[in-house]
Amino acid sequence: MPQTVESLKSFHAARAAEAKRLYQEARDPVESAKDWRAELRAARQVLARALRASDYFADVASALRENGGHMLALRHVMAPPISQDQFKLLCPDWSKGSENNDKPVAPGVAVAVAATFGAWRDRHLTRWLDTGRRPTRVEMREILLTLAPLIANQTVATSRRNRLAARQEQAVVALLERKGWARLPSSLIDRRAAVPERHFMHKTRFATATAAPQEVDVACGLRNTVVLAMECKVTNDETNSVKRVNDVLKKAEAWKTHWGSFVITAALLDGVIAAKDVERLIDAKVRVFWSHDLDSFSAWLDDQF
DNA sequence: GAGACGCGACGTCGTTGAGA
DNA sequence: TCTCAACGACGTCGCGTCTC
Repeated sequence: MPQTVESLKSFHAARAAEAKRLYQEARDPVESAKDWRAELRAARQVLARALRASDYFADVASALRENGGHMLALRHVMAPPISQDQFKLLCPDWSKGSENNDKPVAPGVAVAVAATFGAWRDRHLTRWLDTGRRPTRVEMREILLTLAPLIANQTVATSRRNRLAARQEQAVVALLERKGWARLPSSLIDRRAAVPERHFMHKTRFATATAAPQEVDVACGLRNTVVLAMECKVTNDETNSVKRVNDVLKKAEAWKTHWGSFVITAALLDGVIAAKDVERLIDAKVRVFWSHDLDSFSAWLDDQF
């Protein structure tokens, strides 16, 4: 690893370029299109199930009493489609847990949700409800073709967020376990020696002096009660790398204030990150590592003992 | 003056820990 | 045990400023 700040910046600029190249190479239009078609199919099924369970939206309360998961479809039938948090503002008794976990909605709440849905549903897309008839084939086709892409767009973005972050963090955990480090259950790190040498915690909380404890992705116990606080960051464009690096700097500052030399903050980076943002990390004395070069992280850890 | 850039504000979703 | 507010992660938008 280079020693001077300038050589370090140059070193990591090359790593950033490599990470960007790998990100671009990994993009595959054929596979992406295949995944998208699968998400669209799944979204159409979500809509179809909600339509059947609710007697084509005529009896939303009954559908929800059976399975709160139908809210995913119902929220997208509203004009405009609405998020879970926004729906809760309209209908405070409803909880998003019932949607996320496919749990039955209590009868009273189901009635309230149905009333909110009735007030906010897209009148054109659900026009059969106004005349008390069943939807025609054309109307069914219209609702599936119109709303499935909206639902699929959300689910694709959500699964991508979770998949990328999980993949990056799991790679670090796997590396540490291969090296014989012992994993500890997550708990608040609020005293020195809370993470013994060659032990680590995944997704745990790390005390700060001023603010509430801040979550750290991986905390590694080094020599002399020093803790390596590793933040894992995936970003897919340079606009966003500004924000992700700001996240790291904010935490690094909070930890440094509280722990001084007993904490080393590190950032494990992946994807598209502007070189200038990597430089900001280096200037703030945050150790920088790369997901495509975990060997460097491994070697750095070995050097600490 | 147009385009690039920087960045704050805000949105969505999943997870978690405190409290009922 | 369950609920839900709080929080973290990531993405997008729009506006002010800068640069050519």
